[in-house]
Amino acid sequence: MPEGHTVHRLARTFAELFAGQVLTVSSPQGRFSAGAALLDGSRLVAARAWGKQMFLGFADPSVERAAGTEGSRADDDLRWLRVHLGLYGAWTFAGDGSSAVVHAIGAPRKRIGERDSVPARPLAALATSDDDWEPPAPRGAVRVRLVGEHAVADLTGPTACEVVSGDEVRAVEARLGPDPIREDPPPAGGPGRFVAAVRRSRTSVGQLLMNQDVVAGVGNIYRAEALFRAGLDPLTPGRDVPAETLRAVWDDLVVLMRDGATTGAIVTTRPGDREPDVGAHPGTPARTGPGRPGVRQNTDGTAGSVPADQAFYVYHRDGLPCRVCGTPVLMKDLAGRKLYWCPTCQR
DNA sequence: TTGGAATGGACAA
DNA sequence: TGTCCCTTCCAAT
Repeated sequence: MPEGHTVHRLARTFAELFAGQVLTVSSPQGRFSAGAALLDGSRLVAARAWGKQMFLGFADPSVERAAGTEGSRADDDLRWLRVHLGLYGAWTFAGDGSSAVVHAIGAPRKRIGERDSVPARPLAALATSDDDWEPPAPRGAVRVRLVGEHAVADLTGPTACEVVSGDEVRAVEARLGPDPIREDPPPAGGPGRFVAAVRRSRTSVGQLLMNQDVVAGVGNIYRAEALFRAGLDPLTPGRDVPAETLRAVWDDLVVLMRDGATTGAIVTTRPGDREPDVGAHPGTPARTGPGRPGVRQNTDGTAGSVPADQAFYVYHRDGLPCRVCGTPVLMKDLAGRKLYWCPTCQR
């Protein structure tokens, strides 16, 4: 999936495209018809993320009339759409060209009509003016479609998609560990909670980093890359990792993940550790040859200039030489997910 | 045409 | 720990 940086980026995109607008909500696929009916015709007033969970807050029209004012809405006055993309969920956006909408955010695959270079104003050519813009027909199994004044958002393949109350939103958030991207760490303290949670467990630190109750938003790429950058053996029991090392991992995650949320792509390699001219000369094979397809990144096509095959130290690089020491990168299954690490740099 | 694989997690045992 | 679910894409038939 879409790790936490993607979900935060999504929440920002929803705020930019739809905040304050009355939305038409439907379920072209039909599996979310009841939930869509609850939200249809209400106003989007909040969009936020915690880890990999996204919450869109809708003002109930009747409550809105009773309250009378635009401001001072408590979470409990809203109906919330909770979405978790899971492994292959994705949002696809299209607009009338009045804003440079992000084309697709979610699972790392090509989306409807996506090209290698995404036009700055997707689908603008389809509209002759803002007034007669019509959303394109949904493609594929679209669970939810949100239509606003100038844009449409389609959701496919989510693990979770449901309408919940403010109470339920708080319950989900309370269960999650601290999120390195959030500027408002929970009262218990972000880094402190993370360090304590790891150090009271015998489970391997590699497994703990993927536990959303320990730290929210980290997925398989950030797990592998953060451990490499810390020089930490993923199989070390949590309780054996020095607190200062964990604090450094946290600080690194803050930088990496906030950068990812801004650019839309995960890049963890330092410039000096990349190969400057791979593929630049005819006959020079790219690192991602036949049988090793390139890792597609979540991106709107404009983020960063680092090629996908230069973005990581160890993720998806098993068998290739470590960028730092040349030792072949290892891979093994750990609790059902693939773990990548360099046995020389990480010990 | 088919069948793994994919940046995830809920649930049962 | 294992099984199942959600959907799409691309390499291998």
